Amino acid sequence: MKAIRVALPLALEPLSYLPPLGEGPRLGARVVVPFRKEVRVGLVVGEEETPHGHALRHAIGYLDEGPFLDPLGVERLLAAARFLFAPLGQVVADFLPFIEAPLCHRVRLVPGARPEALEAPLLEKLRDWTPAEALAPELLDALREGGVLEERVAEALPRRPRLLPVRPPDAGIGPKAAEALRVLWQLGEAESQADLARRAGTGSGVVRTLIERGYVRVEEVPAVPELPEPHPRRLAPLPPPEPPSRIQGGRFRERLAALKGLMQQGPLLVLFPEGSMIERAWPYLPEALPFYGKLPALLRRRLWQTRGKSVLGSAQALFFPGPFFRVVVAEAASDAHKLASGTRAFLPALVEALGMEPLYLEAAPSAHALYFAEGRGRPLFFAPPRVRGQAVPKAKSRGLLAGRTRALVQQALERGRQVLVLAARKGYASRLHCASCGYQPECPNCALPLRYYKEKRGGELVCHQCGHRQPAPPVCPRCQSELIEAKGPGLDWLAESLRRSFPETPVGRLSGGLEDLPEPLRQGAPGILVATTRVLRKNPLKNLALIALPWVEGFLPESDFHAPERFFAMLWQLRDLVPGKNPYFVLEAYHPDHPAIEGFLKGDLLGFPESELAMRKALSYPPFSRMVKLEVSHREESTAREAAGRLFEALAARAQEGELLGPAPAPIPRIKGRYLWHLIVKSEDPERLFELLKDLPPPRPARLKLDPDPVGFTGLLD
DNA sequence: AGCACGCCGACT
DNA sequence: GTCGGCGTGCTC
Repeated sequence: MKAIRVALPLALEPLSYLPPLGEGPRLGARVVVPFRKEVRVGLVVGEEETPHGHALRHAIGYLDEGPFLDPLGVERLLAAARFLFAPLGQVVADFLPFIEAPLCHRVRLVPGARPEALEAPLLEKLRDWTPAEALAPELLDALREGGVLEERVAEALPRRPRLLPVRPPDAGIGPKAAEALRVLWQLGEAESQADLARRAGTGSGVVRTLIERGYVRVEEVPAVPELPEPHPRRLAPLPPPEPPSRIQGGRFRERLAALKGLMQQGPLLVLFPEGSMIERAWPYLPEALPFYGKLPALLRRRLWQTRGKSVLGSAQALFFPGPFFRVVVAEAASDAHKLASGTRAFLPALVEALGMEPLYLEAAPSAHALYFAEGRGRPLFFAPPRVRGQAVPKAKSRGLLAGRTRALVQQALERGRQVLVLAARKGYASRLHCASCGYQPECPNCALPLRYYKEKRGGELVCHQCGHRQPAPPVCPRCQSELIEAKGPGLDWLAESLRRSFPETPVGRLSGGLEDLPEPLRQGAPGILVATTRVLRKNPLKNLALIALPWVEGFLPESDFHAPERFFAMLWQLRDLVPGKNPYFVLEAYHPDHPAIEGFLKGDLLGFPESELAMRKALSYPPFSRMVKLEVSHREESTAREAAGRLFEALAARAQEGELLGPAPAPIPRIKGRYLWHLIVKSEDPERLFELLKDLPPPRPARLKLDPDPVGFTGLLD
């Protein structure tokens, strides 16, 4: 007898079940299984021979006739779990959360069964098919284990009521009801009582009367969500002479035109870092399907059945059943490709590891694309758009904005144009600092300076890591000095300063979670918008003339070796923010000769990414090697340190020179009350990494977390 | 992951 | 004496 291996969307390896009664294995199908006294939806990822170490339970039923995930998809799922050092279920939870559906689950007793645990009324009821919700889960499970239960499952479709007219108006009803009924006859149907009442301009009581007296019938119909209509925009396809290895440079529309040309040769799977980019691209490519987390899960399951169309998707589309002509990774330098949930991977690296040989589509080349696309065909390279701007050296002692910057802002406003000031931080300031004794308020749970929000209730300190809040002290709590001051200008501080400098001008603010946009700014009137990088997703400025970055280093934290190329890519995306506008840039930096700044201002797209790649080669950083970060954490500092030490010993016994780095306290040594220590395992050969990390002893009592594509770790390397 | 179990310290 | 925090083990 065959058993099936079922991956549930939980951080677990697949579990074994017997196939549903009377069925065989169906690889790739969704299956409903009993799991801890309840039922869950999983994915069949393999089969095996029984007997097994312990008694297996039967799966309850399949949700799909054919495979939900094709055999290639299943194979890639397994490969992904291996690449990510994650349990297979974790990968299912992260990439395929929409396999879980509301269920229509009915049960009845096997004819003739008379289990003693059941009281007479229930026994009687269960002779016929009964909704499973009518029984307590424990009881259901006991009956299931007793072998006296038959079960049927199917995906439940949400239903909505539909109102249909039955009889024409007659003398039996009043004038208002007659009018409402006439409206319904005219419409043919209505969505609900309230809907009909609204359309007929009556109260809903009138409608209820119509139903009660049998003039109107209510029935339930399946409510199927539909894709909203795109508002198509004209875009002439640009057929590339041959499928290129990367499409870079130029304007957003030029890159999309090349994509459209490719789409005419065959369906593409395009993986974007964020939903907002999908929403921006779709109108130009309405022949493709969008597929991302914002769409209802039911709609995603329906779209999943589509074949032969191009897909504009997020990471959730990674396993979309093909075949596709090409797979495309958009904006590989974006940190939004870093998956936030359990698996924590960098999507472009995963796509490469799965052997999908993607085509890269980027405003500015990323080191990653330069490395991986090498030798796969000629790049399609658009001329970079012309860049205007200057770098301004930032003096430590000076104010928030250089005089130069203020003068340029003034000029732009005088010409009736709009200004974007890009803030590196949200809130008022990155920290408070006592000029007298050097004290800085830190989060009590995390080893991090608290962010300062000035506007909130007379000043508030907030931890961006754990959410801790406390009032801001008016004087230094350590030395009582009044010299406690803000450092590291954030969005609110910049806005405050600009409002003082330009009192007549509307100043708006935009960040994740804050949208304060004066109406004139929306209308295109002269004004200033202070924004975080959020503006790349949603830009309200139509009349943009100047982009100022008053603190470039705020975008370049040293612990993150991806930061410079991300910053470089961001500059090019800012350059392309408003179609048809060529804004002037002022870049204020302590190091205005930073190669990313110089390359950008010279209009050189390739030089900086190439130098980044050379630097990574010299340091043997990714993509020239693979690194896995091991994070050991515990509430007690010494316990965490000792556990990290033991883990190091265990690894050192296997590792060779240069393969193991650490242990070192994490760049943020304490988060949410837990002390964190990092180790890095590094190798040019992914198989070697797998060997090193196989069957690691758990560092009890500390917790271990693996990050398959670490970003911040420099502290370990010096 | 989520849940039960068992251990130890803190209090009505 | 019991409540509840946390560490540990298990899920077919």
